[in-house]
Amino acid sequence: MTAGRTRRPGRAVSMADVARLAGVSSQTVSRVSTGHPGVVESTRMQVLAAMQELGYRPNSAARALKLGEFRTIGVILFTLATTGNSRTVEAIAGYAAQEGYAITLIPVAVPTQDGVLGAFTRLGELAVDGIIVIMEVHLLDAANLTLPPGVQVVVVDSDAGDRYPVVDTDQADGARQAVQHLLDLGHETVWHVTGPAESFAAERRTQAWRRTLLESGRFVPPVHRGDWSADSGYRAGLALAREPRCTAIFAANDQMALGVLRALHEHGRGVPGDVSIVGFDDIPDSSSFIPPLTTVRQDFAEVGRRCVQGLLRQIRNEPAGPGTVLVPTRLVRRDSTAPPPAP
Amino acid sequence: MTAGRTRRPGRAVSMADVARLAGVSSQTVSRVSTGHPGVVESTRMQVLAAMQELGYRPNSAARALKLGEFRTIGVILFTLATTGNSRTVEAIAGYAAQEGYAITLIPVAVPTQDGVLGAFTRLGELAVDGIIVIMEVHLLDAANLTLPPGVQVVVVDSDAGDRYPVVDTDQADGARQAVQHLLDLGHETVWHVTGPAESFAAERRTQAWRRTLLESGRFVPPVHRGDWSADSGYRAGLALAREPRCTAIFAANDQMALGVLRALHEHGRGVPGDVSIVGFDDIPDSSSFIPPLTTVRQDFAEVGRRCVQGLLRQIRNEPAGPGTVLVPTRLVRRDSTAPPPAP
DNA sequence: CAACGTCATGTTTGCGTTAACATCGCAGGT
DNA sequence: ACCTGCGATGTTAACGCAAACATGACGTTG
Repeated sequence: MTAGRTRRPGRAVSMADVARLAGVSSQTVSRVSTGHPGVVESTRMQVLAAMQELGYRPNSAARALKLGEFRTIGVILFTLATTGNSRTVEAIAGYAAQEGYAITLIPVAVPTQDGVLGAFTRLGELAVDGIIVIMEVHLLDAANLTLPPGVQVVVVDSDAGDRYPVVDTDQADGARQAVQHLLDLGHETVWHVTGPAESFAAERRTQAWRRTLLESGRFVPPVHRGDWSADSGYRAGLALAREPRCTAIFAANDQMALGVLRALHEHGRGVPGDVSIVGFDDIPDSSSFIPPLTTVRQDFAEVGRRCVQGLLRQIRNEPAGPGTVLVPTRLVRRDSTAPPPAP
Repeated sequence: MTAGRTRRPGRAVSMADVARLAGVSSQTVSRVSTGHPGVVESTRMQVLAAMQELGYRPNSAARALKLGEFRTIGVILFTLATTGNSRTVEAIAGYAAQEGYAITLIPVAVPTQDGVLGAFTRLGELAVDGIIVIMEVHLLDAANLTLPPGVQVVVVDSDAGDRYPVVDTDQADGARQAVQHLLDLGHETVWHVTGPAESFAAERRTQAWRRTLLESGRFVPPVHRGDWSADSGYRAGLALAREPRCTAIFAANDQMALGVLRALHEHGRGVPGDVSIVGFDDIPDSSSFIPPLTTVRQDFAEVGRRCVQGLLRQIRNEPAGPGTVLVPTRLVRRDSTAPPPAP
């Protein structure tokens, strides 16, 4: 074993070590460390110098134990691979950091009930003051899971608004805007490529799509189901390309819209000349699709901010019962939509 | 204020509470909790029942304090918005979980030296046994940062292999494969859209591109610089589309390739008829580009796995000095490359 | 000039856990 | 019957920190 900078056989530098070197009590070191007042400048400098020399860094486990709070938020999700999730997590981490909270990531490998339960058990033992769940909360219920007492929860992508606070994009209004935009352009009706069945976001977008059509008295075409991936959108697009009545498509996310675009292109159906298409998310790439995609912009940063805000309110025991916060969306018009071709 | 399930005024359930209810000592509760042997089955059941009834969950701060380890890995990065980062982080989280480690995410808002320093200071105070840095480590050096002793580090996207262990995709070989593929198809030379200057990955891809051309005695065209985004690729593509000699392009990532694709399409330059293009990353969407993109596949999962492996080795004080692990890449041939047009 | 207040600093204590050691009871050998 | 040994369980102490309280050295004021 090398002697150099391997971990000391004993423990790391503690306040007592610093105190000894600086010639003060460890309480004074604590005061300097936490920035508490009542330490005269000269003493403070000595302590700081001693900290520097020894390479002291506070032991947050001890601090957490003493204070009874971890200043950490757990985030439980299935995957970071979707744009929405990774951007929401990034926003959560940013706002949490602003508030002095760290983020612990708990990805659930498989979206089964067991998987969720396992992660939650781990989270229960983990050093977190609260949890943000980015998925359909009914997967939790199905495992008849009792949340550990003392741990607060905020949920994204779920309709559990009566039981936990929920923060989410206003899926329904976004979908309505997309469909209405296509109807306003003069299309007879709008076809739809939805997301996976277990996604509540996909479910709500589809519901709003159907309702908007029905309210205008339009024909409701059969739904094509994808799994959020561009490949699944391509497969749906293949079917849609063969549908002569189809002049307008609402894809439940931009990636599936990309696949649809390719399928239409390969079948010689021009966009937006023959077929118009609207996506959902406004991922950065969508403005470089061929053609640039008209889509519904989600404000992931705002979703993240509201999550953290809501959770911290709970952690601090401020009044905020269950309820749902909806973050508005906005239709971004680009070049993938136009009036239908003359018959 | 609701009375229901708000946090108790006192503290959470502790081992002492469980011990009292079960009629045993708290040490026995500890033994049950940690699965240590030497507890007779009947006692174990009683303790388990008491835990259940009180909703006991171990306090990991106390455990960490006692044990001197947090079983947590910190991940410091600029953003989750790039495919590479989010997929690497996801892989890291997965493998870490397998080893019983949690992941704490530390995003650095702005890639300045101050930003990095701030995050690292926070990390120093954070409950982590080791850190994975996903960015160019020289940004750390510039802030003349001394790593806190006792905290182990592994780095991604950096050439600091002489000072810290580095795990990375074999950028150079990937770029070489891309360029060689285009040369093999008969192209005179290969034009290049690079990434941002501060990215070491971009730098290495560009170096390998240049070296491969020079080794074949080809003309080295001027470099077009992007920032990884599709929009920046589009701008580069606009310039490239006006370049009549340009028949082959190597874009440093798939998103910029997407932008180039659109620029070429808008200028009536066919892909791969007139111009061939190769990307880098193999993001899931790239198989749905128009046309599906030939690209260099990175194995992000493997990068994540090696990071965790290397870091845990260090944490456990197993022999593993500084050094670089290169994860191989593979060229994925799709429809965006072909021989150059006849002159 | 004595009593008191104020401010800097020190001492004590306990947060929840687990390692190390102590104890207790019982089975088996003499 | 008595000791031995072992397996199950209990007791003690310490991890590092910060709140609460204690001390002590001043300066101020009636």
